[in-house]
Amino acid sequence: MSAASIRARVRAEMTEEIKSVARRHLATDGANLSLRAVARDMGMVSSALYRYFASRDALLTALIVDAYNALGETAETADADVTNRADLRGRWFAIGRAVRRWALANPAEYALIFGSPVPGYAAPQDTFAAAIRTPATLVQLLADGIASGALPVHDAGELPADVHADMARVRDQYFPFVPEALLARGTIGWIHLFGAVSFELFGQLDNVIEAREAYFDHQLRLMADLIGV
Amino acid sequence: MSAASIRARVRAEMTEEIKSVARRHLATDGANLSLRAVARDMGMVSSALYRYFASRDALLTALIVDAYNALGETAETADADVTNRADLRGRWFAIGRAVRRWALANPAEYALIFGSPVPGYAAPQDTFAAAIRTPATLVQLLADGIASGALPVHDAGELPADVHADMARVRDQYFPFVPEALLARGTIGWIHLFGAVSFELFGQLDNVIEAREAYFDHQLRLMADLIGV
DNA sequence: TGTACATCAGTGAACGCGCGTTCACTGATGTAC
DNA sequence: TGTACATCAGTGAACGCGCGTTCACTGATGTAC
Repeated sequence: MSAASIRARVRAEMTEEIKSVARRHLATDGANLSLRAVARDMGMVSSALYRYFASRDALLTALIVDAYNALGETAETADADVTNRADLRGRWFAIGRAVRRWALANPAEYALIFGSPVPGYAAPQDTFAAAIRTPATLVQLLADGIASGALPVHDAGELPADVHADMARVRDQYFPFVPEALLARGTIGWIHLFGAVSFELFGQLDNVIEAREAYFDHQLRLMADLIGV
Repeated sequence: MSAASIRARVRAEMTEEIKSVARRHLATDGANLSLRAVARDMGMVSSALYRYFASRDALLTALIVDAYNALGETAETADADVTNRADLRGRWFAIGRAVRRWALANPAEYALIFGSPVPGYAAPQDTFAAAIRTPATLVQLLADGIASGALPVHDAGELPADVHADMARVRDQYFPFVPEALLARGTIGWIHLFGAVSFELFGQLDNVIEAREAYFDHQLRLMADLIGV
C-alpha cells in the first residue's frame, strides 16, 4: 500500500471516529451538537475538527446521511432475510420490526432524522437518496406483489384526483408497475410505521401502554390488512 | 376591585405576555429557548423573568401545558360543533382536521409537545392531564358509538393478552363502556393522526406529496374505516 | 385620613460557563528530482 | 539513495458572542394601625 493511501486511510478512520463520538453526544444533547465537546472527547483541540468537516452543519449532515443509510440498510437486510419472497406479509413484518428495533437501539439518530427539525438547519439535497431507501423496500414489496398477481388492484377511484397525480408522479419516477391506490396505501403504512415508532420513542405511550412490542405487532397486523399484504 | 387584585391581574397579564413572547421564540429557535432573548424582547432585564418563572424549565413546562390545552380545546370545540352527535364519522373528521389545522398554525408548539424530547428536560406529571384532552375526545366518540349501538364490538380475540390488559386498564381508569379491541383501534387512529401530521410538519412529505390536505383526508377516511366509525 | 412598615417588580452587575470559527504556527509525513 | 520542497494534521490563542442564575439594590405600590 502506497504512502498516499495510508494517509487517506488514516484520514477516513479519523473521520469515522469523529462521527462516532458525535453520535454519542447526540444521545445526551440532542441536535445541539457541540463541536468543542466532540473535540474534547477525542483529545483534540476544537479547531482540528475543521480539517475533517467544514462546519458544524456539515458534520450534522454527515450524521443525518449516515443515519438514513443505517436505517435503510437495516430494512433492506431484514427484507432480504425473508427467504420466501412471495410471503409479502412476512416481509412487511420483517421490515417493520427491524425499523422499530433500529430506532430503539439508536434513539438519538432516529430523532435526528424523524424528530422535529433542527432549528436553523436546512437539510441539503444529498440526504434525499439516503432517505428514500427504507420506504423503497416497502414499495418494492408492493411491486413484487403486483408482478406476481398476489396483491389486489384497488379501485383508483378511491383516490382524490390530486393525490392520484402525486402518486402517479412518484410511481413514474421510482417504482413502475405499482398502481396509484396501492401506492397510497403503502405510503400510509409507512407513515403509520413512523408514527408508531415515534409515539413510543418520544414518550407518548408512557403511562398508557406497557406491552410495547405486542401492541406494535398488533398495529403492523392491522396495517398489513389495510394494505392488503 | 381591590388594590391587591389589581396587582394580581397585572401579574397575570405579565405572565401571559412572557409566555406569548416565548412562543414566538420557539418558532425560530425550537426548544433551545433563551430566557435572555425573551427578556430582551420584552424590554426587561433577564433577571426580572425570575419574578414570574422559577427557571427556564418552569417556563418550558408552562408552554407545554398551554400547548396541550390549546390543542385539546381545539379538538373539543371541533367535536362539539358537529350538531348531529350520532354522526361519528363526521366527528372523527372534524377532530382530525382540527388537529392538523392547529398544528400547521402552531408548528413550534406542536413540535414542542410531539417532537423529539428536549434534551435534559423531564416533563413533570402536571402535563398529563392536559395531554390527555385530545385523545379523550376521540375515545368519547367511541364511547358514544358503543352506547348507541352504532359501533360494532370487535372480537376481543384479535388482541394479544398483554395489550388487552393495557387497554382494560386504560378503559377502567378513564372510559368505561369502551371494549378493549375498539379502544385499541381508536388508539391506532390517534397514533396515525399524529404520524400523518408530524410527517407533513417535519418535512418528510417534501418532494413526494403536494396535495397535502387531500392526502390527509384520504388517510382520515381509511382510518375511519379501520376504526369502524 | 395619615403615617410607618412590608411587599413586590424590576435593575444592573457579576459569576462562571459555554460556543463556532479564524488564523498564524509547528512539525511530521509524503513527493519529485 | 539523498535531499529540497510541498502537503497536511494538529496546536494554541484569540475574536466576539451567547447563556442561566444569583444577589444586593431601588423605588413604587399596598397594608395595618
